[in-house]
Amino acid sequence: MEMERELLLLGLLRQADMHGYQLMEFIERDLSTCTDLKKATAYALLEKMAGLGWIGEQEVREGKRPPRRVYSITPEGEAQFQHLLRANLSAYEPAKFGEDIGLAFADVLPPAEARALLDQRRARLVDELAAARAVPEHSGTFQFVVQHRLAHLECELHWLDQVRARFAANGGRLASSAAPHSITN
Amino acid sequence: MEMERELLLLGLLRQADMHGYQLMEFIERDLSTCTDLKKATAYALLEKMAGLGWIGEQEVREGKRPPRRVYSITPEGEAQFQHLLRANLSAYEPAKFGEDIGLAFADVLPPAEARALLDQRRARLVDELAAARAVPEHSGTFQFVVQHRLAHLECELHWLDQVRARFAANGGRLASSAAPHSITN
DNA sequence: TTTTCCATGTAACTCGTTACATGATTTC
DNA sequence: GAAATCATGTAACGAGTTACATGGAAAA
Repeated sequence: MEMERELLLLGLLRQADMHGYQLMEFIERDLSTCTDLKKATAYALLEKMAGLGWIGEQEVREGKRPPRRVYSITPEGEAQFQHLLRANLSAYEPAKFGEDIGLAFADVLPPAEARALLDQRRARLVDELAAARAVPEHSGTFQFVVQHRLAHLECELHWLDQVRARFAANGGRLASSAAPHSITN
Repeated sequence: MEMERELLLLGLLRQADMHGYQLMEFIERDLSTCTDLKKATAYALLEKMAGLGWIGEQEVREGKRPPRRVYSITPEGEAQFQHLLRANLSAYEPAKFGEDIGLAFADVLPPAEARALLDQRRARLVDELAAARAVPEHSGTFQFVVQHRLAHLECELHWLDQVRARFAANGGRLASSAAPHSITN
């Protein structure tokens, strides 16, 4: 994930010189859905990239405040950005769904209970969806981030509803599909 | 992610006593798509869970081989499994897409090049999809893992094609949708 | 005046991976 | 007899997080 983070910071610094706090403000406000970069990590990364010569740092002090370190991208940083961007766009890293592990064992629970638990999962998903829909429009290609999230969450909801239907609340046994063998609980 | 891994190991040990190597064989063969547990991690986790009393270990030696540590779930382990299972089923952790960061900056490239890079991404996605379709059927609720992967990958492909269409190879400029403002490159 | 915000950083820690070590056993 | 496989582990490392420290400025 380190490459993505570097790409992100370089990309933002390409648009405007900024100090760490500014960068993190933007990231936490507008990009919290696609990255979970934390302050400590960002500061460390900026320091490292400055050491590598990808970005230059300039101390700016106003009055007696602690000085702010304003970073600006260098030609080497720009080259690196271009490289990281191409690598990122052409790559595809299949996502892992840790929640599926529970699903694999869901048949040890009474179907009604499994169903109730999945209802809770669904409620959370719906919250996420509502939050995603509430995000204001972004400029240019930034909107892809929001749109992807939306498309994905809608897909997830659809799939989850299919799964929930398999644990039908009536009767209390798994619906068709699975061959009728040894599931009695 | 640690909870998922514990859940996974406990769930498998619930079905049958096994030693570490056996567990990892199954996980790598059948569950590589939804978890990336590695051997060293698994051995450490098993040791830890044995220490907590969730699983019991029994040394089994055949001839002069290095002895195998066969684990079996204990009543405390079973309780823990039930707890982890419920927590897992009711939770929803929204996925993060690191690849979207590149997309957010894709407008710095000539559209034709962006398109070409996304074509590579698409090829990889298609490979994943083919692999997912080739997986043989699983028993019971284990098939959910495969089905989720399939649903997700199909959704991804559809979305990626939408994005690719925005970087139309003809002309060489972004297509409609975004308000016509200041995008000249 | 106390709290919150701005702004940067450090130290300890967790989690997980990589790469290696070991040694017997089966396969080519 | 060399190579792959079975089976377990260790040590070093990497990336990232948490929690904290600092200190002035603005807001309540």
